[in-house]
Amino acid sequence: MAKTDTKTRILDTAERLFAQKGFDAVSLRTIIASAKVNLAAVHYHFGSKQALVHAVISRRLRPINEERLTQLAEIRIKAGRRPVKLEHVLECLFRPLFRVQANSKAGPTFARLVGRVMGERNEGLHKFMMGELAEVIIQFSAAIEAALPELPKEESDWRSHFMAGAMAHTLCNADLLVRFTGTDAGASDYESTVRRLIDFTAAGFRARVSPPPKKARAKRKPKRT
Amino acid sequence: MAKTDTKTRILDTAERLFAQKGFDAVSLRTIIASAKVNLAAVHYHFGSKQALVHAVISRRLRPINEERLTQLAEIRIKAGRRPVKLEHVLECLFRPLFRVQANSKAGPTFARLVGRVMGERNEGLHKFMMGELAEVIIQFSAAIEAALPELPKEESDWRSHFMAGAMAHTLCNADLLVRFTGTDAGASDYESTVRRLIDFTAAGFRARVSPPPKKARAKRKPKRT
DNA sequence: GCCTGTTTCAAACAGTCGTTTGAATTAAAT
DNA sequence: ATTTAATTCAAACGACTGTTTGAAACAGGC
Repeated sequence: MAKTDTKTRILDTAERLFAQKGFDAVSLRTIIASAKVNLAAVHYHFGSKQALVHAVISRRLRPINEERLTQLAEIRIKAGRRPVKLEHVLECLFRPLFRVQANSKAGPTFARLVGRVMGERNEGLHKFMMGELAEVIIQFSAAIEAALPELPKEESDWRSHFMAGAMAHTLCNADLLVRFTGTDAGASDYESTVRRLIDFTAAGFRARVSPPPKKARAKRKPKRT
Repeated sequence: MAKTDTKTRILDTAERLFAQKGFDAVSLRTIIASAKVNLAAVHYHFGSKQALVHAVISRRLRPINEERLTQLAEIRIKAGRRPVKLEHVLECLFRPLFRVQANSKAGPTFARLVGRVMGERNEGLHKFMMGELAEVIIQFSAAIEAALPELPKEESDWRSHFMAGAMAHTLCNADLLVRFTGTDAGASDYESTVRRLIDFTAAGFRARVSPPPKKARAKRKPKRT
């Protein structure tokens, strides 16, 4: 077969366009024009646009999540009785996702797409994404808490939230910073990005919890001459 | 005047709906139905939907940015010759923005909206936002670098990027975590959020820069029996 | 050959979108 | 009261959306 499968050509094209412009901003007609297939083919193979979106996401996200969980299980075994190291947990979480940025021949496409999902208000899409990520969230939340036994659970949740934001924003706007700082986006520089993200978030997780502010914090303490 | 100005009623309603569903997801007809004004009133007062979006944003963002710059200038003066403290810089950046979440009578609306903008791929909107934030970005980047003279500029840029992501995501999904962790979103609990965000990002900024990974990290060093 | 099931195709459907129009209404000024 | 400008209104415009339809093209088994 000279030309690739219609179904996969739709998936590939949709993935690329969704990553560039967003899910709602890309119409089915834009996709089918770029993929050179018929409009009805989308509904024949996927049923609806929503289903196509889900298919685009889960095609890549599922293997990524499996790898995440596998690697997490590995470092847990390797750690034995000792507590797992936070940086290793974060690496299991970030690396499999950021690596697709380097692997995808079409350039940074899918990873950005995942970053975009977290900002979507689509409700249905959000539910779907949470379903896909459920196990990952459970396992990694537990691992993070195990790595930071001193940190109150409430703080841990908030900081996971911050981490998710930093990660999503980095995925989504990967190009901006790379162009801005002049770092060459060459091939597998995702390594540096992952390292930087781990440095930042690991330190954030380990931050000392500052006490709640006094109702009126002492703006200027009595001058001590 | 019993009923408020048409122009402001459009602005208020659009702000609320945009924050809930996103800019593209909310049609002008949804807005005018909720605001009880005529459809053409939008174009009469603003010219286009794009212009309305800009008006909604800058109405609140402009005072916020002014306050940010004023407060930053203040702590710089107060610091005198000594370097400004990173936490104080971040506080100037976060607090004015997060406070509108508590002030707005319609609940957390605008702040979430700002968070949403950063995830938009709208191009035009992104340009507009960068214009509004230009001075803030310049001043605060400089302040952060001044507070962390040891940190290479490249790392500083990346970590500002992470910070922006954490902030945007927190603004955008403020409700999620509050509901999840059971923290009461009561009135001015934005204080706690700001404190947590400062703790996290300040530590992230101060993180030690770990060395770039060896090309092939020793997966399994020669077994030493 | 014919037949069966899968896949492609052009065309249309019903609906929504942002925007425009021109007349009707209100407010202000003379 | 009359004239002028500012504002509101219902109605329509053209373009685009996701989805459906029914016939055409194709496949492989017999």
